[in-house]
Formats: sequence, structure tokens, C-alpha cells
Amino acid sequence: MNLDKLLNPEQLAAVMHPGGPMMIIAGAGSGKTRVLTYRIAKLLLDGEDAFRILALTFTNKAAREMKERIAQVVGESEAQNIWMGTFHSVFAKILRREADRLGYPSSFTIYDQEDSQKLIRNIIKEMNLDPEIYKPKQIASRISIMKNSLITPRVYRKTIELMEQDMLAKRPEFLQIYINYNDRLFRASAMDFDDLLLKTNELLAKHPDVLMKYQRQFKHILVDEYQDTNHSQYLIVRALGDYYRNIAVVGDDSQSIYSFRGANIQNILNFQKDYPDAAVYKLEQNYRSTKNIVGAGNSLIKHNRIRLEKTLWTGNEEGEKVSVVGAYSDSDEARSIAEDIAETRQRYHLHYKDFAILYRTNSQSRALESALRTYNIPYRIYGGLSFYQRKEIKDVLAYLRLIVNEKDEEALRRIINFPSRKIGQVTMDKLNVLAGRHRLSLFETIEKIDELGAGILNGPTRLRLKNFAVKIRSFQVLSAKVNVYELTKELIKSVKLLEEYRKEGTQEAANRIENIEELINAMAEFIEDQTQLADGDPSLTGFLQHVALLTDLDQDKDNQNVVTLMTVHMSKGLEFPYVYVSGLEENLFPSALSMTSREDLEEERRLLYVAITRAKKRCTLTYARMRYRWGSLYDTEPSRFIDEIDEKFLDRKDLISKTPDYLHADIFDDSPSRPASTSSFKAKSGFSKTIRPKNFKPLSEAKKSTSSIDLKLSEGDRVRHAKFGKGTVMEISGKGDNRQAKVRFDHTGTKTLILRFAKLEIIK
DNA sequence: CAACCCAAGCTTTTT
DNA sequence: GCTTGGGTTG
Repeated sequence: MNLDKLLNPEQLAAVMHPGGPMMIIAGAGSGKTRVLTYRIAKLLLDGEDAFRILALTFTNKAAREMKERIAQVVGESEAQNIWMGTFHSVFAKILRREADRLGYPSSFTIYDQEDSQKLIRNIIKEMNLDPEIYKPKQIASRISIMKNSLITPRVYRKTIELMEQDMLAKRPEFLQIYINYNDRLFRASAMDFDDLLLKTNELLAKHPDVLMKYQRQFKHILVDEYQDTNHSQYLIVRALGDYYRNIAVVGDDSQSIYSFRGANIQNILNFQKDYPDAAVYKLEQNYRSTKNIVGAGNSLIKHNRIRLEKTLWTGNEEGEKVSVVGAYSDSDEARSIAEDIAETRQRYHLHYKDFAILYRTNSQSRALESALRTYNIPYRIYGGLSFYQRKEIKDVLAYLRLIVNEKDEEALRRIINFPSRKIGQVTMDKLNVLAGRHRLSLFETIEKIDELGAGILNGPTRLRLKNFAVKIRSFQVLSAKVNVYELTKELIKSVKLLEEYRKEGTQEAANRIENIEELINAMAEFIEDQTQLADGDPSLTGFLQHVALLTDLDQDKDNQNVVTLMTVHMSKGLEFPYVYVSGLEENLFPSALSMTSREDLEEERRLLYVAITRAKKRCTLTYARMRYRWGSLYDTEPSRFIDEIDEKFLDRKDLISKTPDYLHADIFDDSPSRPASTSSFKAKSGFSKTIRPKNFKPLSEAKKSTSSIDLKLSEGDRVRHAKFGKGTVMEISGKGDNRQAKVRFDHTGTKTLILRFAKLEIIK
């Protein structure tokens, strides 16, 4: 490995860092991932054990990609042993292993935010509090903030300011809700997202032997995107790194954009105070973007007060100036972006995947989507409602969750009456009261309903409840014998889930059926993947955990040739040759909710900085003078941020063509619908209104997985696999469903594949 | 208990 | 403009 050729002096210094705490301040596009990759590779080549390296990333995708890149240097088998993943997934794994220390079963459920909010709503209702004052969403968010700051109910009670805040907000019962919520989570053997970090802290604090074990195991700890860690994560890193002190953090304070999730920019700003002996490496050369793009970004971020001093520069070409485009309306803005993509692509012979459209809020995607459809431009929207958050998917998963953990209250509520078992609201309310009175889970209450609720619920109702419990129990038995894939197929057949949708007969129901089929495919794929891994876990619990911590980005069916649409937040860490940042308007970008404090406004500015620096060749900033919000039209002002960027990097196309207000075309339009803008759009606007797709379906558009079970394979055949590439069949074994093929792949080593799941095709 | 209808809230960002 | 929860009716 000739590092001198691959890295610049600063990067090299960081990679070769001898040991002890270090911080890498890595500007946008400065080769941060490169440095992390080679740093880890270097440790391995120096003889460090992969199992003793802990690398924490921001997304699962980032972890996967880094593993692949490390594998190219040191080989796949070593790379796979590194402890690499998001904070949430790594510590979920550790928590399962040590669950009994905290009184949890290792099969505990992870509640997503929908589950948490529903539970909080129920608690508020049960406490007879006014949901107008105790808004479930606000309460949920406050609890989340508390958990991320390690303010447990016990600490909360002692903190006078917090109690005073509640009195002022006329919410004296907040603490009690918080206590009840935790209690219910525990009784349901469930943890919410924040618990995965909080309970890790609890585990390490209460059990010195556990702390010592992991301190000794993780000789090297590397944290990516350190600027976006919260207090809870910060404490975990401090604790685990306290023995070897080989802590390497990488980040860019200018790209800290997750404070709403509890991220604390002070973690990176104060790193040198925490570790006075820390070495600091600054990567300031940008390899990604043109001079104009880097210059525009720099001139914008200079307006922030809170930041570490550094100047990003680039040796790249001058490039085009950052253009600013003003449009009449949101649909006009979308149209002009679509048009520009179509034109640019043709002129320079580019691919659709060279383009990305970024926005501040997910709701902006609608107008963009319809414009792209009008121009027949293929696209993919990331974020919004992800596949695994769909109702029909969550329903199936709820059955599985209940099978794994029958105490899972939210899962039970979801499916006890779907498909209908004639168990309605009234029954559930009574059940709830009984469960609370006896401090039992809903499921336990159901199983003991004859002794507990004979006088409260009538015979037939009790029978229906018991039948449900028996059914779940029978699936628990089955789940010990077959894998997730088989189990789910059996389950769906048994509860007649698809029939329910077939009865409806609508297009929407048909989509749902399709999505459920995709879920089953995803299970087959999961089992296949996990059986390849040394530490893979193809169990039902493993699948549920995998699914709970997935991100929309993780489902990337890579390299589809389509335009990318996503929020600026999601775009962090990505890059595209051509980038459009849309909706640069006051109250949208910066968001109206962020204009009350300097801190919040600075975060919005960093957000735009992130957006601009995603672009490699050209960046376009757009805004509209009118925009639909909540179904009605509002006038808007261009964002203050545009004026903060140094003129010399800008090409302001917007100032010339400003249309006087009295020329708005929509005043001539008698229909109460949308503002008309240009003729080309007007002609097609009906289309965008009627045929907008309900929801984008990422997985169902991906190619269907087909089983290789019927493939006539023999030894010596050449085959192709979707993930592993081309290879030669070495050996065939097993019968029926268990037929397996040992394949030596040209580039990825030898694997044994279960033919029922593997997607193989024979090539000549 | 289920089907239907209406109002409210939503749109700041996500593991 | 859409989704969700809650209320009313059969």
C-alpha cells in the first residue's frame, strides 16, 4: 500500500497518527471517508484485530460502503469482523447481548416513533389529561430531548428549572407522563430509539464489569460525523474510550445539522478541552467541487459566528458560477428545474443520475414530482414515508413482533382487530383497565381473561380474545421451527391478510398486496445475506432489528439511472455533478421556526452550506414568489441567504425577469385551482393533478427476486449473482428446499448459497 | 361493533 | 391538499 501516492500530506498525517486521541476536522469534499478507510486499513495491516475496532457512522449505508472499501485493501473476511455501524445498531446489538443486566429479555422490541407517539397518546388519555394542553407530539419530543441529555425522571425531579418550565407551560403532569411512559415501555419489553443510547449508558454505568469488558475489547474507536452526536452518544464514546484512549473523531462543525435530534455541536468544539493531548488534523482541500461552488459555500458560512476557523480551498477548475433562478410559483420553479435537467442532460450527454434536486421540507417534493413526470424524467424520491413505515408492512411486522415478544403492546393494538375479529374499541378499553389494574401486559390479561374479566366482558367476547392469543401462541411454536420467510408466508395465509385487501378491489389495495409480496422477497434476501456473514443473524429477532433500524437511504437499489430528490438533511455525505437547491425563500429556507434564535438560524445556514457543497460541477439555487402551503397560496420572499453569498460567485438570472405583481396570470383564471404560469405548463397542469402517484414504491419497482430452486445447475457451470458477480459452481448438495450450491466467485470469494433464496442465473 | 363522515393538524429536518 | 383520529349512526 503506497499511501504517499494516495493521500495528501494532511490526510497522510491523520492516517499515520501514532495513537491517543485525535480529531480530524474535515471540510466538505476533503476526502474524509478516504482518510477513515485508510486509517482503519492501516490499523489492520499493522496487525490489529478487526474485532477490536469500533467504527461508528451516521448511516448504515456509510458503514457498508466503508467496509467494502476496507475490504478492497485488507480482504473481505477481515473487514467483516470490524464493529462498524450506526450508534443505534451497534448498541442495540450490545444491549441484546447484555439485556438481562437491565432486566430486559434479549428479544426486546424497538419502538419506532409512531409506536412511541401512540403510546404517549394513550397514556395521556388514560390519565384524563387534556390533549390540547398535553399535545402528544410535543410531549414525545420533550421526552426524547430529556433522554438524549440523560435526564431521567429522577434527575428531572431534582432540576428546579425543568419543573418550573412545566408549571409555566401549565403541564404539571409532564413528569408523571414521562414516568408512566418509561414504565409501559419496560412492561412491554420495548425500547424506543433514544433508549438504545440511554440504556447503553445505564448498562455501562451500573455494571463496571461490562464497561471494563467493552473498554478492553475496543482498542480503537472511530466516530464519523462527530458534529452530529448528542450528549448520550458523547458519553458512550467517552466511557468506552477511557481505557485505551485511542479515540478518533472526524467531523465538520460547519455541517452540524441535527440539533433537533439532540445533536450537540459543542461535542466537536470542545473535543480539545476533553482531551488536551489530542492531535488535530485539518483537511481543507476540497476535491469535489469547482472554485465557484467552494467560494459560494465559504462566503455563505462566513456569516456564522459559532465555528472552528478553517478555509476550504480547491485546486479544481473555476467552473460555472452558481446560478440563482427566480420563478413565479412553486410549480413554475419545478417546471424550470425539470426543463433545465432535460436540456443539460441532452447538451452534455449526461445521465439522469448525475442530477439531484434538494429541498428543505419533504412536502416540496410534490410539485417537483409532477413537473418531472410531465417531462418524462425518471426520478426517485428518498425519505418521506419509507417502505417499512407503510401501514400494510407495519401490520405484518406487528404480527411478527408479537410472536417474538407477546408483551409488545403497540404491536398487539395494531393487529388484534385486523383483519377483523370483532374486537373493538369498547373491548380494548376494558382490557386496558384490567391490564393496568393487575399490572399485566395486554396479552397476559387476555390469557387470564376468564378469571380477571368474567364480570366485565361477556362470554363470546372473551372467547374471541382467547382465540387470538391461541393463534399467536401457535405461531410462536412454529417460529422455533421455520425461518422468517416461511413463518410469514404461513402467517399471511392463516390470518387471511391478503384476502382482506383483495375484497377491497381498489388500486390502492392492489399496491398493498404488492408491497407485502415485496416484504416477503426482502425476507428471503435477508436470510441469504445473513447466512453469508460470519456473525450473521438470520433469526426472526434479527430480521426485526434489521428492519427497525433501516434508513431510507439503506434501501438504495444503487445505480439506478434516475434523478435524485431528497431533503438537504438526507443528502449529507453524498455528492452529485449537478445540484438544484429549491425553495430558497424566507420562512422555508431558513424555516420560519428557526428564526427566533441565532443558534437555529446558524444551523439553517449550515444546512444550505451542506446543500451547496454537494455539487461537483454546477449548483443552481431556485426560489418561487408564490407557494402552496396547506392547500392555499402564499406570497413568498427570496431567502436572505442568497444575498449573503458573495456576488462574484453568482449568476443572478432572477433579477432581470421579475414580473410585476399586476401581471400575475392567475388573476385571469376563474377556476379556484392553481396559478397558471407558462403556457407549456398550463397545457399540462391537468395531468399533474389527476395522475399523481399515491406514493412512490421503491421496492416494488426493483426487480423481483426469483428463486433459483428450479435451476438445472451442475458443477462447473458459470453463474451470475446479483450481489457477488460472476462465479463457478463448485459443488451442489442438499435436497428439495435445502438444495445448496457452493460457488467460487471471481472477485468475492467462495460462498454457499441456498438455492431457494439465491438469485442466480446461468451464463455461458 | 363497523361503516361512514368530519375536523384537526400538518410541513423542519431523522436514528 | 392529505392523513388520522374521533364522533355519530346503523
